[in-house]
Amino acid sequence: MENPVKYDKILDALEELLKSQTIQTISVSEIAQTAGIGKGSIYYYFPSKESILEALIERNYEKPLETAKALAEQASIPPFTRMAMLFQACRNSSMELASTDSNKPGSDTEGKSLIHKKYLNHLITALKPDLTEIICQGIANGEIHFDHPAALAEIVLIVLAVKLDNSLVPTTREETEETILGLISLLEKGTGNPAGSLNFLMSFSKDF
Amino acid sequence: MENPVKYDKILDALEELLKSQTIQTISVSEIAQTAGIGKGSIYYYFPSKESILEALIERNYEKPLETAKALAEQASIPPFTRMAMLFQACRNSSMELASTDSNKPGSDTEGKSLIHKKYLNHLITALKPDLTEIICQGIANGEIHFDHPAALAEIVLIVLAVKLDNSLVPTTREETEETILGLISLLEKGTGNPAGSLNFLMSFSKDF
DNA sequence: CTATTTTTCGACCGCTGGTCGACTTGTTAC
DNA sequence: GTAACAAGTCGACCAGCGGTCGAAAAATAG
Repeated sequence: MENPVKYDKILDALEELLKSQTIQTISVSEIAQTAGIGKGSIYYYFPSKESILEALIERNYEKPLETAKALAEQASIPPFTRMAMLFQACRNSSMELASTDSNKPGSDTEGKSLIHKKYLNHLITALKPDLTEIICQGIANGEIHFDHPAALAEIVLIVLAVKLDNSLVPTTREETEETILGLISLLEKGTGNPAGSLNFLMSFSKDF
Repeated sequence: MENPVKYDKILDALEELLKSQTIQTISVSEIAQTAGIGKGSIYYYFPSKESILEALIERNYEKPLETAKALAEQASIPPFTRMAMLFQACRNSSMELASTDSNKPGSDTEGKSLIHKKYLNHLITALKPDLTEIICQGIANGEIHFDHPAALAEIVLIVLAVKLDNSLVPTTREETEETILGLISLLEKGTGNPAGSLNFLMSFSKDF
């Protein structure tokens, strides 16, 4: 049976608590209390504390990304437009769980590294096939000149994912912008496109 | 005073235990027992369990990287040679602590993500200034044509670090080779170098 | 030697993630 | 109705955790 209402209540509770704490400092009793249920019931729905976190990550990352991918998969739309849609999807789904705002310096060292790793991993593996396909379409159209579409997709995704999640390699907004600018320039020169044609990638770092 | 022998014994003990366990499953008592000292003494040398791990990471990653950097800093050597030396340094210092061999599937989910994150972070921030300087030298020499040396350095380091640490985005050896090949091709076209001139980067994926 | 500081140690503390059996609630059968 | 059984709830309880502490031991000083 497994009442889905309580199941989601537990996830909601953890999500709420994660806004001001790390997974290490949150106890199962605290989750239970916040969810308004007994601690024992937690283990009726989840086998372990970590599994709660994994379910929450699933709920917050997997689903929005899937729907965004569906949008980007419509082959009728031109490649660069689809690419922009895909990137916007990353942007929207990115890191609302693992935001590092207002934490004491050094306090999150271990706390959210699992979330960040899972996110990075998921983002890249989930979007690589789609971006590859988009690039292949661009190659077929003659808009992109490059011999390694899958590699290009992965490179772009890796750099974007790492820079989006700026806890992995923390930098200032200016540095992030400079890196994205460099990536754009590298891509333009590498794929035989005129300078400025890939500027839509810049939309990322705008509100960073 | 802080007897450095005991200090290192503790680090040795943790290093030994990490070969068959994750940081979560290792208890401070276990470290003390393995090191052959009392548990209380641990806290005479380290303020917390996490700080032991950090010191171990420091000992294994920071030092070899520093010496390698010193090598690469000799400005008399031509840029591409220095670049190769720098990359070989990454290769050597990479991931001996966080190797994922022979672990039960799914068992390392949380265990080593902190080590991986710290390594990625450290590798990129430590080497970026050096690689940037090398690229600038290449630009001055006319061997590299690119407008964003720092960005280029960061992009290359991010992609290499993520692919070297293949736990972040696990891929097969073939996929890794393909991605590196694509990066080389992108760099050659992006920096105005003939195809094949950057093949020394390939030495990375050889024994992967 | 004594006096003082540095180092070692394990009992101890609050608390953790997780277990367990008692308990309540819901469902079905008659 | 109610008896029987399953599904769901719960908090006391457990072993073990990271970390503290003061007493003891070892080293150093005068």
